[in-house]
Amino acid sequence: MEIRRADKIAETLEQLVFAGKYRDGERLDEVKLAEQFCVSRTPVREALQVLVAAGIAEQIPRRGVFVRQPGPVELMEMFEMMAELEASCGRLAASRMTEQGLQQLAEANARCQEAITQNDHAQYYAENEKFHQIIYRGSANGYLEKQALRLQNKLRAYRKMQLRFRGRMGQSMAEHRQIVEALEAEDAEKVATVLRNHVAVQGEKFHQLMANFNS
Amino acid sequence: MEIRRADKIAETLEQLVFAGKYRDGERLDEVKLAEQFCVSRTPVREALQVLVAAGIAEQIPRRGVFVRQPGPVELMEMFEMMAELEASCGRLAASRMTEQGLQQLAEANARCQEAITQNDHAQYYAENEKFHQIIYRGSANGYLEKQALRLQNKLRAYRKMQLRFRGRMGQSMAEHRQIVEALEAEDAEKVATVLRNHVAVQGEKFHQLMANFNS
DNA sequence: GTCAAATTTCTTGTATACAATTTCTTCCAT
DNA sequence: ATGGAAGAAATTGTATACAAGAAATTTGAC
Repeated sequence: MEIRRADKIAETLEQLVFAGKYRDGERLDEVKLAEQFCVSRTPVREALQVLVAAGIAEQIPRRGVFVRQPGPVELMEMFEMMAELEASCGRLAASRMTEQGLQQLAEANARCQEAITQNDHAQYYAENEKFHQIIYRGSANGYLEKQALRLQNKLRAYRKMQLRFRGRMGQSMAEHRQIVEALEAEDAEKVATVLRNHVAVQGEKFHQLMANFNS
Repeated sequence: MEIRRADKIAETLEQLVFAGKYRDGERLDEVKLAEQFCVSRTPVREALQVLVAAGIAEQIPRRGVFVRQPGPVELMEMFEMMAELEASCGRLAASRMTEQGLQQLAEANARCQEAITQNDHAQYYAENEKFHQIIYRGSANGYLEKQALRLQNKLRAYRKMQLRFRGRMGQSMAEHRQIVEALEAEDAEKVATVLRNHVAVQGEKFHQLMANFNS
C-alpha cells in the first residue's frame, strides 16, 4: 500500500499543517513543494487536492491553494460537534458495548491513571485518546466511528492545549469512571450527558456567547 | 469560480455515482472518462482524487479507483449517524433558534403540507429537506451544519425510497409539528429525541440485529 | 510625482510523453 | 488438458511541455 508518492506528500503536508507549520492563508507553492519533495508538480498537485478535499486547505481557481487554519469560532464549533459525536457514540455504546469492550475501557483507564501518577502528560494524552476510541468502537457503527476518529484527529493539537490546565487530568479521570459506570449500567442518556460534558467542558458557554454576538 | 474542468468532472461523476449509474466495485477508467469528457487524463485523475477523498470511491495503488457504493450495513450506519446529527442540531437549536428561524420552519411546514394535499412527492421531498436544513442552521454551529448537509446529500437517493411507504408523509408531518412545538418550548431533550426517532424510523432495530450478528 | 495602461513574468491548469507495474495472453512442459 | 513461466498489452504514476490566466513591473501620459 501507498506506493504513490502523492499520498505520502499529502500525509506529510497534513501533519505539517496540523503542527502549525503554516499560517492561515499561506499559499502552498506547487513548485517550491515539488523541489522540497524532489518530485515534479504532478504528485504535489494531487496531494494538494487531498488537503482541499479534507478542508485543510482552500483552492481558489487560477490562484492556488491556501492553508485554512480554523479560527476560534470554528474551533469551538468543532469541539462542540466532537462533544455531540462522542455523546452519540456513548448513547449507542450503552446498549451495544461488549463485555470485552468494557474490559478494554477499564484497562485504558488504568493506564490513564498510571500516566497521571507518573505525571507523564504525553502518555496520558495517548491513553486518553484510546479510551475514547474504544467508545467510538463500542457504538457498533463503523461509519460513526470513522467520523469520530477523523474529528478527534483534527482536534488533537488543540485538545492538548486545553488539557494543560492544572488538575484537569484528575477531573478528567473522575469523569472517565463516571462514563464507565453509566456504560455498565447501560444508562444511555447518562452516558451521553456525561460524555458530552466531558468533551465540551467550557465550550458550550463560550459558543453561546459567540452565537448571540453574531445574530 | 470553477473554471477548472476537473471540478466540473468531479461534480458530474459524483452525481452519476449517487444516481446509481455505477455498480459497487466498478472501475473508473481514466482513459475512457477522458474520452467521454473530451479532456486529457490529468483533469480526470484530479476528479477521481476528489471522489476518493469524499469516500465515494476507493483507490488501490497501481490498480485504479473503484466506486464504493454503500452496502445495507453501511447505509443503516449512515442513517443512524444522520439521526444522531439531526438530534444534535435540534438540541442546540432549542436554545439558539431565532424567532426568524421558527417562522421559516412554520413556512416550510406549510409548504410540506401543501405538497401532501396535492400529492406532489417531489415537492414534498424538497420542502422536507429545507425543513431539516433550517434546523441545521438553527444549531448556530456552522461546522455541524456543514457536516449535516453533507450527509443529508449523501443519503438523498436512499431517503426517497424509504419515504415511499404509504402514509409515511402524513406521519412525517405530524412529527414535524411535534419538533416545532418542542423547539418553541426550548425543550432540548424532547427536540433531540423526536428528531432522532423521526430520522431513524426503523433503522435502530435493523442495526441492532446487524450488530449482534457481527459480534 | 502619480495613476493607468500595456507588457512581461509568474503561476496554475491541461496535454502529452515516458516509466513502472500489473494484467492478460501465449506458449511450453508435464 | 492443466499449470506455470515468459512475454505482450494495458494501465497507472510521474515528468515535462504547453496554454491560459493572474500578478507584477515597466512605461507613458498628465
